[in-house]
Amino acid sequence: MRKIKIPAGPDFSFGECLWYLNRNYDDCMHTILNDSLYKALKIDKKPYLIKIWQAQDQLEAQILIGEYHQEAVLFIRKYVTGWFDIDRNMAPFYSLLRKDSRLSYMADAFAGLRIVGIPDLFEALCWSIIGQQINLTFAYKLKRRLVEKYGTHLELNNDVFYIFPSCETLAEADPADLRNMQLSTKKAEYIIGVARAFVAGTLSEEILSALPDLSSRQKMLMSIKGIGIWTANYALMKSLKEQSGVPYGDSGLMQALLSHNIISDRKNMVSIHDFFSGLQGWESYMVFYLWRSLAKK
DNA sequence: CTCCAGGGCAAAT
DNA sequence: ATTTGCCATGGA
Repeated sequence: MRKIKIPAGPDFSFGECLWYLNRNYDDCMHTILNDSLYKALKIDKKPYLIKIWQAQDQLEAQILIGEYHQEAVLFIRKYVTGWFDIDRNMAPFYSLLRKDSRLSYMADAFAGLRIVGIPDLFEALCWSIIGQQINLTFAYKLKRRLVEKYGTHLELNNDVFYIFPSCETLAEADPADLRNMQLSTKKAEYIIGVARAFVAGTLSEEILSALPDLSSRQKMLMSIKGIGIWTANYALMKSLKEQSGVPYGDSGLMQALLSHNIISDRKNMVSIHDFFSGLQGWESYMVFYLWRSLAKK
């Protein structure tokens, strides 16, 4: 089986990214075994299973299930590069971190960590809705139930690799079934509503990325029930690699800002804005690194 | 037991 | 125009 080479520049650590993916939650959307990452996904509507690992200064990938051809190779290279934001030049960010004594440790402790994305916009939106206002352990449990019932999967050597449900499937889902999975009535409505917007073609990655700026993208997303400013920014950061969206009000972010002595009061928006105004273009990275700092060891 | 988690909506001030 | 109540559940 041929290997697919994925070049990675300086300040990239696959290990840090894997650590993040594997931190302490049960995420059914990927599998990590022996420092290799396994991911099931669709390429041109056909299911693929790929394996990704680090080989010296680059990544390598292999198609374990699915037909090897040039289009698939290009897709995978682009997919992985986007997933781990590999092409980002991190030097300016580390230079910003090092200017702040409260944050400089991150440039070493988390060196090479990139924003680990959720490449598919629909999945990113569903996940951010699921994650609203509940603990992450429970959120991952809900996602697993949703994916096991409505998603598809591949099997290899007794392992199961899930693919997130399509918008078509979730658009037709019975709200009562989602409720039985212990999603709240509202979250069930929101997810089905988002799925229907995708099916209807009123929302898509193409439509969103064609908009001129962040605020117009936020507005378009927030016109959908269940998507507020937090969800919009989170999904834009994870799927479209938006660099300046700060999920204001995020409880984890607030906790990290407090513990780093950057703010002294959760509702003091002025001090939060002041902090991020010195990080223009790197707001999303700052948020991601602050989230990273919350994880234990 | 209470409080609050990587929020948002609708009703009530 | 802001504030409050509510949702669902599990862990602290």
